[in-house]
Formats: sequence, C-alpha cells, structure tokens
Amino acid sequence: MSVPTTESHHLRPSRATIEDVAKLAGVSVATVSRALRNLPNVADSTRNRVEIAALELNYHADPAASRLATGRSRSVAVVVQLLNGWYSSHVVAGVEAVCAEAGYDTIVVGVGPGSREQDVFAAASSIHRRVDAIIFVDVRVSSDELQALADQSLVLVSVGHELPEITSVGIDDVEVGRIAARHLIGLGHRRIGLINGPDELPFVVPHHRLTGFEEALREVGIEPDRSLYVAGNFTVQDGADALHALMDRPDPPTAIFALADEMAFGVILAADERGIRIPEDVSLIGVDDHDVAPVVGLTTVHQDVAEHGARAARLVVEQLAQGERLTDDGPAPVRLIVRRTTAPPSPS
Amino acid sequence: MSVPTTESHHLRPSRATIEDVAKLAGVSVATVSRALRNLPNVADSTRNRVEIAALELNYHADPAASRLATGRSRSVAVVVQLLNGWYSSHVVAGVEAVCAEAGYDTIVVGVGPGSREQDVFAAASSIHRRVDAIIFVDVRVSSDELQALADQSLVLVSVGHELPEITSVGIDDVEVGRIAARHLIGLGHRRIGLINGPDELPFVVPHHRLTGFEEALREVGIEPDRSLYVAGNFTVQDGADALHALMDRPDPPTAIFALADEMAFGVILAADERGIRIPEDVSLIGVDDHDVAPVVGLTTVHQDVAEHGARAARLVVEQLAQGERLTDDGPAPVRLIVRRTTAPPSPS
DNA sequence: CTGAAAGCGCTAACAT
DNA sequence: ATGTTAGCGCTTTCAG
Repeated sequence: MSVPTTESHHLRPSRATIEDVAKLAGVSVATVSRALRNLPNVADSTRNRVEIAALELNYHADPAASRLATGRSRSVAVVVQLLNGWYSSHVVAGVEAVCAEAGYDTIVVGVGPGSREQDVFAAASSIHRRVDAIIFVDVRVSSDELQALADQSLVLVSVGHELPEITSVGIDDVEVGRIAARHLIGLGHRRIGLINGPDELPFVVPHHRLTGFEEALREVGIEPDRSLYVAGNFTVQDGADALHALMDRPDPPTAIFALADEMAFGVILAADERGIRIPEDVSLIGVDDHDVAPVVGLTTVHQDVAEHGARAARLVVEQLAQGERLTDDGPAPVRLIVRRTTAPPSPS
Repeated sequence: MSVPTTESHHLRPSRATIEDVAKLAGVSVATVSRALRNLPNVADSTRNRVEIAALELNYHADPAASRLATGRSRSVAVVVQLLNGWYSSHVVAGVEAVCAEAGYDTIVVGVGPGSREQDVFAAASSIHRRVDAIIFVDVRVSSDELQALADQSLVLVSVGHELPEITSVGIDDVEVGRIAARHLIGLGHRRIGLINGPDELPFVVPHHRLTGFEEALREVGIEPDRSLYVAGNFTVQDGADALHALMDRPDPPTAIFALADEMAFGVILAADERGIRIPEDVSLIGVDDHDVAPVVGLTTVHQDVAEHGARAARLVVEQLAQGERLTDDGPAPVRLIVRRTTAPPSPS
C-alpha cells in the first residue's frame, strides 16, 4: 500500500544525520555528539570544525533518536482542568515562556472540569513516557498515585495548592479567605454569602479559602451560616445562578464572597438582570484580579497567576538539571484590591 | 517473570518492553507490534493472547522508540501569539480536546505578541522534527516559509485567517466588519471611531474587518475618516488608551467599533474613569462575544472560537490519517448580539 | 499468519 | 582527545 501521490513532489528531503556531519567535519559521530552538546574533552579546534559542518548542513539532532538513547524527552506536561479558564491559561502561558527558554516543549493536557483523582492519574500516567516532568494545575492527585509517578523518575510540581510530598507553588488560600472576609466585616457586613467550589469533589483551594473566611468571621464573634454557601464551578454562569439562589432567600446576605472573579462576574450579570444594585444592595468581592476586574470595578484579592506558572517551570527545569528535589520558597504574595463593588451595608 | 503482585499494580505505569510481552504471549516481537496496532494478518486467537499479555504487563509502546522507527511523532504544535489571550486559549482548548481524543499530544508554542513572520517561522522550524502537524493561530507566515515547512511533510492548518496554500478555518472577517458597521449606521451613527490592530505589522484579520467596515460606510455614502482609527494590540489597556485618544479630539465619534471585545472592555473602563456614558455619550461594539461580554452588556459579533480550534484539529487528524490535503468547508457563522452598549446617537 | 533481522539516529561506555 | 561499538525499543521488509 503505497501512499497515493497527489503530485510530483520531490522525495522527502532527507535530513542531515549525525553521520553526515561527522563525514563533513572529518571526525567520528561520537565526537560530533560531544562537540555539539558542549561536553568536555573536545579540542577547541575540533569543536569548531564540527560546529561549522553542522551549520553548513543545518543539522539538528533528531529528537526521537536522542530521546530513545538518553531516556530524556525534553518536554514537560501541564495537566489542567479548564484549558480556557482565565487561571489555567495564565499558568500555561507562564510555564511555556520559561520552558521554551530552557529548551523544553510544553504539552498541555486537559482533564475536564471536576475530574476525579483517577481521571487525573489516568491522564498523567498515559503521558508519563513522553515527558520529563508534570506540572499539575489545580488538580487533585492522591499520595499513592504521585508516588507511582515519581517512581518513574518524573519531576512533579503542583501549582494552585499543595500536593503530598511534591514541591508546589501558589498562594496562601486561607489568607485569601481571611482577607476577603475581613474587608467585608470591616465594612460592617454580618451576613455574608459565599460562592464556593463544587461540593461533590473536595477541592482544596475552595476549602482553604472557606476556612480563612470562617476564621475571620469567628474572630469577631460571627458564627458562619453555611446555608449562605452555594456551590459553583468557577464559571460566569455559576456565579449568576448563585446570585439568584442567594437573593431568592427571605433573608439575603448583604455581601457576597465569590471564590473567583469569573463567578463574581456572573453575580454582576445576574444582579443587573434582577435590578439589584452593587454595592448599594449587596457588596461583592472576588479572587484573582482577572484582567476584566477593573472594567467592572470588582473588588478582589490579587494574585500573579502567570508568575506561578513561570515559577513552577523554573523549579522543574532546575530540578531536571540538578537532579535534586527543590523546595519552593513559600506562598506568593496576594493583596486586596478595593474597587467599587464593596461598600458598607445599607441600613435596612 | 515479575508480574507486580499487589493490588496496587494498576497504579504503576510499567516499563515493560515489547520483548516482555512477546515472551509472555509466546510470540515474536513483530507479532506483538502487529497485533497491538490492529494490523491485518494476525490470527484472532493470537491477537487475543497478545492483548492479554500487554494488559497484564500494562505495556505501552515507548513513544520515543516508535517515533524513531516510524518517523511519526503523534503530536501537533499550536503556535500562537498570546497564550493567555481569550481567543488563543479557547482555540487551544478546542485543539487539545480533539487531539487528545485522537491520541495526539498538543504542544503549545508562544511566539510573543506582534511577532514578525521570521519569528514565527523560526519557532515553527525549530519544532518541526517533534510534531506531525502545526496549527497556526492568528499568525502570519510567508508563502515560502510555509512551503519549506510543507516540504518536511508536515500537515499545516491556519486558524483565524487564510494562509497561502494551506487549509484554514475561521470566519469571514470582512463580513464581521460589515455587520458591526451596519448596526451602528442603522442606529444613526455617522462618525464612527475604530480601534484597530497594531499598525506596524500588516495583520490580516484587522485588515479584513476594517475593509468590511469601510465598505458598509460607503454603501450609505459615508466616506471613512481614517483619522478616527487608532491602533491597539488587543489588550484591555490598549482599548482604554484608544478611548482617551478618541475622546480627546475636538470632534469625537458618536460610536466606536473595537476589533475585539477585550479592547472594548478597555473602552468601558476608560469611559467610566472619564465620566463618559455608554451608550448615551458614545456607542460601543466589539467582536468575539467574550464570556464577560454579557456581564458588561457589550454589543458584539459572536463567533465560536473553541469550535474553530476543534475544527482545525479534526482537519489535522484526518489529513494525517488519509494523507490527502483536505479543504475546509467555508467560513464559520457569526452573528450580531445586540446588548446595551449601542444606541442611537444623542442629538447634539 | 508468523518470525528473524535490519535498521531508525543518537548516546554512552569502553578503547586507544 | 577521539574513535568503535553496543545498545535504546520499536517497526518493517523479507522469508517461510
């Protein structure tokens, strides 16, 4: 079965191999290999000749061959839930920038929103032979599974939250919850609604933010009212649904803490439809400082997401180069950005 | 003969080689290779035995070895300007979904905003040995360069705009410009500002939209006033800057057409700061129907971006399977979504 | 239908 | 400092 040639294309331009270079430079393939990878024990004059020959032939080592021989693939996988979410895409951008710089390919793998640990593990292990490292973005993986992956001598990093035994980068999410709650409390709010993560799966980021939130409430003697929490999945639509749920109550909250800006946007959308004014009727605070947050004047807790990705990638690259397990240098800074969706509760 | 014993064996991505499987199944490696790839000329009973053995050992062909032997890498590159832009990230998500389904890895490569053709080509050719196909997202590549890439028997697809000689998916951008302009004209606007793409580089999407825009103007006897065009680079900030530039004029426009929603968001932001009301003082229309567009009530021209990515990936996958050059099936549909940023000009 | 063996292009001992 | 050579794990003629 030969491929039906559509046209008279010349034969596949046979790429130069290491042997061609060796011949041209008048040395052995081993020398070429060493010279081109800047290994020691190559005479300067020789290295020079080889480099010229390689340039001449526009030679680049075949990655497949090189991978087979070394066992290193020079690429890293980023596994993430929503590839098109604001958070994820910014992390990916950060990762790609430093990986490209360091000569690594970055392979993206989406596991679908709300994936269970098994799904993530399946995705990770199906890719493990093709990459040197895996960066998990906001996904859950069990300790055992992580161990299984690490046993394949894969470098593992988590961004978004801590994962057992592996180095992780992110922010202090308990602190985020505290900051948001304190801001609202300081304004005088006592009944605060919360738009949570999904409640089927025990996601860790939502859990932490919620913990900090409740902590701050208790600090001032307010007992958290869990009937004021509504689940969401980090989309605009979820935020809108949540606003309705919250405002349909006989005793609606005077303020809402959305665990992510995108859900906060949904709140704004739905409030608009309903004729509810923000912040006059209800205050709103989000998390992320999404590019659009200033546009709608959203008060939020800022974090530098692209930098998280970059940091994760740097850790990967260094770890791959040095072989030692690196530890992250603590949570990245966050800060409250007060805009115009928060105000004191109106006297009722 | 060391079959993993504990119940945790399914957790262990295994390093079994084809030889292990052959031994276990009592056949040759050639047969294993054939059986596992569903090639013809394998007895059912044999295939069965092999499959069981493979399963037992949790065997998966080493991709590097397989690539070296076949010359196919089973991965595709997506080259894109802003990895974190709304448009790009949605395309990437679409691509990844179908690639994963078809067993291809998707490698993202960012070329930086406003890249010149050479940069893109450099990025593309530096990755060409590692992928079977390249999907260009909204980047320019010259005919010659494309040819050089195609000569490496790479499958090439463009999304966002047409590229010479290669199959492309996207929308009719001239039509987009027409739709936006007609909407504004129909409302009674005569002086319409336009927030363009960057003007150093000749990007094709902005050019087309602008063409349709001017066409619609002339249809009703309005001569386009190019002093009302201001360059932008598709960010929120660029939109804000543009609004200021436009409104600082002695004769500001009564409506603004932003070539992308993200720039329109910037307009809203800046208008707010300046106390300019939309649509009372100036109407605004964008393009994309960004997730946040409904939140700010932005009138815009909708397109299904993730679907573009998916379609591009499907074309790639089919082309890779069948070997023939496929042609796309015409531009994807777009439609005007009227929200509340457009209205008739106020009588001055 | 199945097996033996020759690569694919490169790296890494091991020699020299 | 450089060359020789044996793999890396899989695919693919070519025989049988």
